[in-house]
Amino acid sequence: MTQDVRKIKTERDLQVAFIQLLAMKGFRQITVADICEASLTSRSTFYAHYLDKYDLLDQMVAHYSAIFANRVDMRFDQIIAGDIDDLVAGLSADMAENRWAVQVLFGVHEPEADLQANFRTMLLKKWQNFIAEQVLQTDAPTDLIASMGTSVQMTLIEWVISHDKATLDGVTGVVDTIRKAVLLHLDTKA
Amino acid sequence: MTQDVRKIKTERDLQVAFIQLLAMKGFRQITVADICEASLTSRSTFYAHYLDKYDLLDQMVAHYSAIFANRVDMRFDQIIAGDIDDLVAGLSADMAENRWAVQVLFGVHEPEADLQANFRTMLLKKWQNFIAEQVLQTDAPTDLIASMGTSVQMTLIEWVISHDKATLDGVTGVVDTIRKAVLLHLDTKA
DNA sequence: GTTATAGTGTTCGAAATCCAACATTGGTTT
DNA sequence: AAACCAATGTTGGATTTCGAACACTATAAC
Repeated sequence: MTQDVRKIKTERDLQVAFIQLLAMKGFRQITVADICEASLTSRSTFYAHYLDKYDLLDQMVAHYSAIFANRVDMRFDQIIAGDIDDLVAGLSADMAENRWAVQVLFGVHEPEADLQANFRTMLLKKWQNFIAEQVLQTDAPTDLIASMGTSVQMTLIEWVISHDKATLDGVTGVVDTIRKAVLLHLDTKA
Repeated sequence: MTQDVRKIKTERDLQVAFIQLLAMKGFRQITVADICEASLTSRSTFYAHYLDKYDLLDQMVAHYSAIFANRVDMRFDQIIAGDIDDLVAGLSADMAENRWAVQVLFGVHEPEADLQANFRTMLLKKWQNFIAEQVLQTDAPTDLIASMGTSVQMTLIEWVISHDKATLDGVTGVVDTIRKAVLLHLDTKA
């Protein structure tokens, strides 16, 4: 069941090289040969693991999307409840390992593989469900509020992955203020 | 002639893992299994490349000693001539790739493998040859002067490999002053 | 239009690596 | 002393990777 370490190593090497190249040039400009050369892997081995460079991108985007999906519920509850300190600390910890890759992949926008869009879609669904569960007094457009909440969370995520853990002070206050403003028109009857 | 990339990769992986472990604990405490685990390599493969961990250490020390040997003549001439700026810049460039490994290996002192001692021995021989070629007026103990020159150079090297390139300003003046003092008693007739 | 050129994707025998076993050594515990 | 454990070094068959072809496509160059 557990696979051969050689497979783990080659996939790791190919993915690391791929991210390195993506940090230097656009996805379209990168060739399979580039990836193999940078990772000291033969092309025949590349094709034993992936259909093509699109498949490699797909799998990586799917991988990080899945990791994010596992955390979305927790993070969402935190921002609703106002645990901004915990939220920022948790996000930072989650991203610690994957920071570099996620940051680079956020710059890639292919029709069938867009990590940033995936994150945004997941958050938007959460907001829509959350609002649908409330019993509202307001006549404000709820889709607008959902979009606003999503944007705030995405901006926070992008901030965290592109800034050092040391420079996160002061973030909490800003986020909390905006969070309250977003939730302001969601007064419930209950 | 050119060897299979797989060999290059495994030796690189084993050596990187070895340096990582050496940065954490002593050479004696490190087992072959440790190195293999850290590098995702099987033990049988380790033994296909090295006789044992001592052999691995020997080969690495020999490797960096050889690199250093190729540069000793140039660096020696520079310090005699007083090209301290070029010397520091050149040393820094030489070490750029190997800084981490050399720095860690400088802390390992095994009877048959001691990189720091190798560097020192090479420099000392250079000084002794240099002094022997001079026609001296002085009655100062020349071996002492050779040892002093060697120590100054070793200290400079250790400074360069353990400090960032950005923090090298101010080094030149200090080294040049001491260099003149060391050479002071080597007045020649010619 | 044809001629290069660069990238894609495939194939197959050779080479390297893996894995799981094994015997052996040296030190510790009981 | 005996039993144990951790590490060493070795072996052989299974698996993976490599390297060097090959055919194919698309695009640019002449």
